[in-house]
Amino acid sequence: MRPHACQQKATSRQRHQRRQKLPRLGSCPPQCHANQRDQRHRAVDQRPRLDRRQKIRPDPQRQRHRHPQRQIHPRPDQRSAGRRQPAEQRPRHAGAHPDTAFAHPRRAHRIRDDAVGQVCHACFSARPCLRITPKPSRLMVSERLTRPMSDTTAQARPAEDRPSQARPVVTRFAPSPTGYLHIGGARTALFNWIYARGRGGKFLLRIEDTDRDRSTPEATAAILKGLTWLGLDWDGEAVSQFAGRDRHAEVAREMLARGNAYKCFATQDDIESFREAARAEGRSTLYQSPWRDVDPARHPDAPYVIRLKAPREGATVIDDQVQGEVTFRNDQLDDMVCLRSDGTPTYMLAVVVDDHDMGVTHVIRGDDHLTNAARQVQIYHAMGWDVPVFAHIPLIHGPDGKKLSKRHGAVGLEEYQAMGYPAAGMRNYLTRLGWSHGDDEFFTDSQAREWFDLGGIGRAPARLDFKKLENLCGQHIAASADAELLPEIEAYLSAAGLPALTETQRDGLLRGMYCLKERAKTFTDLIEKARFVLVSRPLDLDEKAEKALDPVSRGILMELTPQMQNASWTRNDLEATVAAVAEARGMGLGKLAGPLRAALAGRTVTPSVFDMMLTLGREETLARLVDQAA
RNA sequence: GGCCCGUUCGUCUAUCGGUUAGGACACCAGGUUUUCAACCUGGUAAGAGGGGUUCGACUCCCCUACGGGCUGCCA
Repeated sequence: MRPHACQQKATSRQRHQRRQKLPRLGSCPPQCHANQRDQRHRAVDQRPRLDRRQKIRPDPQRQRHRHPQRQIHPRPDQRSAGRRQPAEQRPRHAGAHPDTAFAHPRRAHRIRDDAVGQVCHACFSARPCLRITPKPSRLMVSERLTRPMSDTTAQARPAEDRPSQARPVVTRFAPSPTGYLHIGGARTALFNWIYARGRGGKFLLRIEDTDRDRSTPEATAAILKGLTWLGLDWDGEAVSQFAGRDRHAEVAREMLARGNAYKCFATQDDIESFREAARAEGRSTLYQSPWRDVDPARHPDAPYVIRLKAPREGATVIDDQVQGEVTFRNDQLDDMVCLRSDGTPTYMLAVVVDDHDMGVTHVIRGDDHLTNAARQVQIYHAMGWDVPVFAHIPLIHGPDGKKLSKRHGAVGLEEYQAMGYPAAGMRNYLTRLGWSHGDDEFFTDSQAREWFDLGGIGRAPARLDFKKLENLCGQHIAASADAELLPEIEAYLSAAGLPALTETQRDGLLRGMYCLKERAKTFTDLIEKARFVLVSRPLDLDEKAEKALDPVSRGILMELTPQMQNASWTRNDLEATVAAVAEARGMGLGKLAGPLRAALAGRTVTPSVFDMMLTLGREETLARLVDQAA
């Protein structure tokens, strides 16, 4: 029996080998960490995984070196604990007494059972801290926190948390058509799409075009085109938010009628001077309208906006699937404008009304909306509507870690198509960016649908890494069926403004696809490598090819040509024929491959010479050889 | 300024109170070879800083630093 990990002092090399080869033993001392970990790993089942190498070249020899842990790694959904648990499974505050009216904003402190009645060691602080003790009657709450849980302390309890209300999932993507489709926006759309599709739900598209000055039909078209390219299909028609403006106004009036909103006659100047004064005095600049409690009988006949009468006491809590429980004190949230003085709705009102009317159950969007979510929840409450499940995902940053902007080059989605990235690779990369499922890196759409969950989304912004994108795209191209690749390549050519394929070129490309796809990371790459089959005689030779075809080489080609004529056009036979000529000349295959490459492609960097011969066919190959033979 | 969010190899991330902190991309070295790739083998490389709680902290708490968001009759 081989010694287990814990019985050796390991070098990093040994560590690696052990991971690869050593069987896991149950005979180690109980305190052996490696053993404990293995027990955990062994407890979970093994799932089939898509392995590129395995798929393309089934070679049992290679399988021997697979990492044992990779195959039995616990899936996130099988983990027993962790911050990644969805809120509905997460114990809100383990051990908390039901009578407890106070909760720590984010997490409960863990305190030993024998610490009952003592000051919290963890935080003695000004923060609300819920003591976790086995004796709830002796719960201690810091004096400063003795703030009654008022009725206005609203909590955004996701509808999904209530088991009785399990509804089919409805997600939406709501871009504003003021420019191209941003790569970050594309990822948001993708998350919504996968989530809905993975749960048999609906994915809706709503164009947020209430800003009439900045919205353009061109931008809308670009967004639809981009989503279509990425393969994100939406249910029903894309709806225009602007079209629903009457309904939005109606809701604003209803809030007015319910006493949850009020008319504010303050002018821009009033607001500005309020803010200036607040700044000067060091007070909060959140606007506090003097019209909040004015009797309607005393309202002037002047333009007004409708503001939400937001609660001023208590707090609003967002139970976010990504960010956790986030608490905003209501005195930090102002009475936002819902209906502008020209009668048009603001974004804040329109999203809520639309999401409600469209039956959206899960709002997955950028975390720049996290604070907005608190304001929006207040509208949901004002109207007595169910609050959707929120998931605020971090934004994507450029390779330098800064916010994405034009200077990062490709920012619009359409640029990625023109650069030759396949949509499947793009989906894979974007899904994996900021979301994880154990160690899985390469996966198919159906795996993504099966695995994707909100709890697997990270909270830190991720950077774009083009190398990894390329790598993943290369794997997807290699794994695709030849026939599926062709239309994608043609779409790429058109997007990149390159000439379309002729019938002959299309046939040739398809014949050579088997070898081209394995070496290309992008379609740009693939087309470049396919050059030999796309061009027709007479070939133009580049400088290096010209050099490779010196008189001696041309002589060899002359000798080779008749031999080739007799070869049966199979790889084995071709190899044998060329090897025989090389041997007769006392040279290696390498020496002969150079001139052959130059003659067949006019370049010195190409696929394998035999692959080229097979792709070109006997007639074309011989013609090209004759062209260059001395 | 106020409020909110974040910080593990260069990058994406795993682990989520006990691991020798794992994987992938990138990088370096070696191998294979018919050029370029691909492929194979090996390697370098990480818990922002400081306190606290704990037998034990990357993991829980606090502070600081840095980054980001919101603070509009923009979305």
